[in-house]
Amino acid sequence: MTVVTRFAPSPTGYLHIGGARTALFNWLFARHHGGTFALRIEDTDLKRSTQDAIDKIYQGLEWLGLDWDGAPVSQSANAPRHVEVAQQLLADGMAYHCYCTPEELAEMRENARQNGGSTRVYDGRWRDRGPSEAPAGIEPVIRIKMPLDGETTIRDLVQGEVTRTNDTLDDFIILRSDGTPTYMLAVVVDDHDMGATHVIRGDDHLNNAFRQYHLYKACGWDVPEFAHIPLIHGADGAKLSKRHGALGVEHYAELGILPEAMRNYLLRLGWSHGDDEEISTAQAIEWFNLDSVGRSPARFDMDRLLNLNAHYLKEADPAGLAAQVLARARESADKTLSPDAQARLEKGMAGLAQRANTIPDIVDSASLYLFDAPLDFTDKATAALADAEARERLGELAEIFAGLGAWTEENLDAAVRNYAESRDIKLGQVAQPLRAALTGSNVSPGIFEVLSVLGREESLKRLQLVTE
RNA sequence: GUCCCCAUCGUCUAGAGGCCUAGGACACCACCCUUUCAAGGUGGCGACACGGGUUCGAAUCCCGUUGGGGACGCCA
Repeated sequence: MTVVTRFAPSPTGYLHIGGARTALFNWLFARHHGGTFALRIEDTDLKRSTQDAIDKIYQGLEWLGLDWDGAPVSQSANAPRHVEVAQQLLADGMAYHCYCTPEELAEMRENARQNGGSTRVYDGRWRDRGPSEAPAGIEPVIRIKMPLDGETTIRDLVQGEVTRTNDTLDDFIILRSDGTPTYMLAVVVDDHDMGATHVIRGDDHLNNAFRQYHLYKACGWDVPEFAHIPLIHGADGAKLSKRHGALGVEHYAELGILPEAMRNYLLRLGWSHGDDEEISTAQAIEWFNLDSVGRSPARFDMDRLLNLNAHYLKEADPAGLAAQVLARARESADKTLSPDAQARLEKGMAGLAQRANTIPDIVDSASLYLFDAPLDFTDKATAALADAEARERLGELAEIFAGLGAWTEENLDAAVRNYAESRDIKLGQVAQPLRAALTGSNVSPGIFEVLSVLGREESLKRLQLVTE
């Protein structure tokens, strides 16, 4: 049997972090089994669905690198099919018309609350009434018949066996009075029609699985495998929501998080493979299974994401990073970039990336490469250059640099060390002023690397500006 | 309120009866390395929610308590 999984977000906002993880797990599971991963947009609530939100989902998935198979399915386009199934269920006696008004329903809800708070709200009052009793002027909904007694057991691939007595299940609506299908009907019909073999989704749908189970049965269809994965919680332990600042994945892209870091982070949230932490996507596809998905919810931890991002930043292609840094710098810079910026960035990227958690971190620290002299100086850099003796040494160093042979890190290193030795001072006493002069800061990559990346001409220019 | 789920360091987790004086990672602290800051290395702090069972033996199995979460729409 070929595995078919699906990710079915409702386009009411952006692709949030929880949805992204659900998508990732579905994608990983499908890829692991050589199956297909489908995308379905649950846009049956036309009032809340927007094209903008749909685009955000595509973009988010693309950014994450989760490619779906085939064209995305628009659930609203399947409405006629959903209606057809509802009518068939009606004809088969598995469903019935219900003429209750919203007021009656509200009353029943109130009643259920009073009398023990039962989960079963609708009392089934139209279940056995004939159409002849239908009140005039009321468009009925169609409700599905749930079993009245016994119990239902779902064999969930993550949660194990979960049993619920059927008296907690009420006859839910599958077709609204305006003739449109409800979510409950639409999911079941679409999943069946798409051939979904595994429904991997958030824990919050576990309760729905019981209702959907009986809908499958009523239709005479095979019930897919279910895997309800725990939700992601905020730092306070409650379901991640907007009030936690739960943001769309594009927000993390904006923050300078790498997609591979996000994938790794999301994967390890609720899934594990022994003590492995840094897991490549190829490795994840090879290892992923539902058995190793935990059953308890995990909290979102930005520190961990940042740490993973730092790791992937070090592994990233320097040229690619340089391009991103350059693009961001062009947007935010108030000065014109050096014509040599890109070349310097590519050469010095390893030194920069090693010190950063995010791409914006690099943009900040890269200003020494991005712009030509004259530099902006931090207070600490200015202080380091306040000493006349230090400036004098820089002047001497400049002369040495001017006469240096090949402009390499090794030669630079040797030259500066020799100089310090000849003056009987510590390397730091000359390296720090040198750093200040070259970078405008007291913090930077290794000073010989900086010298090397900057080149002789620019280095001398910067030294001249502080010594004259 | 009713139903369902969950419960190991602050956080993510390893652990599927003896390998556990509970391991790893993030964060934090210290030290080393060192031209700054990082990175890296070493070490430290730090958890089996509680109570009963079952068993020669329980973090692991069972029951209960407590705590947390989710679901109870003509939303998805």
